[in-house]
Amino acid sequence: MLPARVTIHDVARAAGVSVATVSKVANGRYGVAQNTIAKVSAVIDELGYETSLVARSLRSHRTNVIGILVAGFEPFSTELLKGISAAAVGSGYELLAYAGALTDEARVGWERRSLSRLAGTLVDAAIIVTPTVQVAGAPVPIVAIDPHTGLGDVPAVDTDNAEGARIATRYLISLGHRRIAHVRGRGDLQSALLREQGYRESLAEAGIAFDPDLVREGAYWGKPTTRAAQELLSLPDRPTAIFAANDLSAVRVLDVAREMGIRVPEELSIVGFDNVPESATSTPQLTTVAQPLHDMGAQALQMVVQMLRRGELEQQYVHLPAHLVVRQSTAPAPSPAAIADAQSRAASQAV
Amino acid sequence: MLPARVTIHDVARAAGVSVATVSKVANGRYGVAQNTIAKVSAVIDELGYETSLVARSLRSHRTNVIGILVAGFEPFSTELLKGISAAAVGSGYELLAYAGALTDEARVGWERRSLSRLAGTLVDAAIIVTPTVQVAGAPVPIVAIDPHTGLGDVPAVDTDNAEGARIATRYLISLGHRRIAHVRGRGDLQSALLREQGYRESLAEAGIAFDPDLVREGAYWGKPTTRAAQELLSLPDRPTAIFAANDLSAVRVLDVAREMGIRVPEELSIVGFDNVPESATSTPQLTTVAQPLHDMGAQALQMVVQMLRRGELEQQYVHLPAHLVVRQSTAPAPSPAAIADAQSRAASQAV
DNA sequence: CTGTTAGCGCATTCAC
DNA sequence: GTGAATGCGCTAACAG
Repeated sequence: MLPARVTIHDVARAAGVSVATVSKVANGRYGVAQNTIAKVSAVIDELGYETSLVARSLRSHRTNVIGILVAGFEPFSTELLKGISAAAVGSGYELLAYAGALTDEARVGWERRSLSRLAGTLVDAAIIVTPTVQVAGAPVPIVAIDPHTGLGDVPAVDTDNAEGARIATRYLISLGHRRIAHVRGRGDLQSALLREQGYRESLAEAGIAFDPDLVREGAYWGKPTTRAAQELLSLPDRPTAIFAANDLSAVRVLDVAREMGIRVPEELSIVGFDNVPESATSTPQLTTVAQPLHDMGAQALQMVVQMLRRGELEQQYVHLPAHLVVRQSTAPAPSPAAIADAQSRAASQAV
Repeated sequence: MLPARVTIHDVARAAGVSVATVSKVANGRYGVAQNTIAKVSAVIDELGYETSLVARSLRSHRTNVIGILVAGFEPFSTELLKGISAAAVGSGYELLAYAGALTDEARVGWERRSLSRLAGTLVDAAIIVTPTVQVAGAPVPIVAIDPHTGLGDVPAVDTDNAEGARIATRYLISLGHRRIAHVRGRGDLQSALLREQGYRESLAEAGIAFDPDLVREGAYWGKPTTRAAQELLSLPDRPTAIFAANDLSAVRVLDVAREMGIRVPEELSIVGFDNVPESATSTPQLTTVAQPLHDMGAQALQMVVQMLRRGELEQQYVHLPAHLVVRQSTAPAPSPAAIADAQSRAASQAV
């Protein structure tokens, strides 16, 4: 049988005082005799009493905990968590991360839902990770990380997505690639648009004509990306490089290439985006555009704490730079002869 | 100014009904007229009302959320989180991860403290990550992952630490190493003891005398590990391989070796433990003993859900196997001649 | 069918 | 210094 939780009443009864007195000593308030304090403290220790976060927050509307609202715990959000956690040490605040999009009904609108459920009661402030809808009018200070709706009226921190994409594409061009495909992210998300835009700009910059056939939607995750990669790699005039909108899809492209017998990076170069630690665990290791995820998390935490302490924020919007991390999934473009050779080999195999 | 949270009262007033009715509609209870449902639902949508997790849990003692109690968000706990999160999709439960050891006073005893604060009200059950104290007598079902106190009376899932250490050490021996050092984990933790034990057993197995001078405490983290590595690598008869108790310390050893100008893996082989994704991002990539962290998380979630549903658990204790992941930080032991040469080079440099 | 009543565990007045 | 009363937002039991 599960033992019941020890409440303030249990402590009061055991110590022979009223619940109000227990509350005072538990919270270090004035107006209690030394003797009483000692007695009650002893009982608290003995019974292992801790105030319930729930009851306390309902009453006092202050908990000293900062909420982090995520859809689920995956490589991207957990990297942010690491940065937030490191920055929170010694801040006096505790952290509560809530995954609110795990059930089917909650897949859309989880941001608002989670916020309503937690804010104003459980958490003093919130950091929302990758919200896909506008979340204005919260009852507590909030900061968004990588808001997918673009800048709204909530303070936010994000990475320069367009510049990151430009860097990736320029790098591929510098390697001699000309047929560079793009597996883009979810079309309804700002970051996906910006990354595609950066890709196009770099192409234009280098005087390479944009070929709509080389852009497919991968929606940032496995299933659609697999399809996109298969289509791209089955093209008669197959691309020699693919810039994927994030690491997750880049790794998928890698898998598809392997299944199709296409060697990376010899026959195909691949660049991802995000630089989650997993991007280094693939074979070959992924070349990718790094978002400073830990820094982004730390920044968000500092902003939220500043709002909590000062009520105001110096800078509403923090835009961090991206940079390229070159690993092993990229190489100089194969020569036209090599391409023709590979194609004919593939064709003969297919027969 | 922050807008106030919209409560059930606001909805009731706006819809012209009692709060009880709103509660019924919001929770889909029977006994409300169609008309009323429609009207109240409309107001709920319009106002964007969501029941407060806090208030609801205080009243009904059931929230449909499972708590995950961690000290902080770092590579180890977040890997577990990923596994738990993936397993929770479609389970009908939401996840709340609480980092309770971020402030200084809470560094010790955070498990019990967090549990008291959340359990019995906020969460229906809890998964505790790496508790360092016994946590019996909780008011809700709990499962421990990697309990550092050894098996108590709480259900748990962990990895075969001793066997993992044996595998790592045997591998180094098979590479020809004879002077194999060990940077052990926190001496008060079960896992550290078991890993050292496995290390010693493999040594004995191969007929290699145990040298107490080759074992130093790294306590699983950076600072002490740096010292331990410096001492080990300054030994007159320096080890040719180091088995570190976890990846974090293994990477530290790598850093120290680099600073001291010792080449890895040519002059020194290093093996870690855990296989957190970060272990693949080091240069060279770390050879390590993999704990199936995602599986462990998923298992723990399933156990907790089973307890919630059935009240009972089939298997109180799940012990998962470890396996070796060979990457680039290990190589055959250098020949005695090579060692002598390197030592003399170093000596002449020091002068 | 709907509203009223009574707590859930706690912190905060305000009397005593 | 201390205790009894009150209410935080909500749901369950009951009364109307």
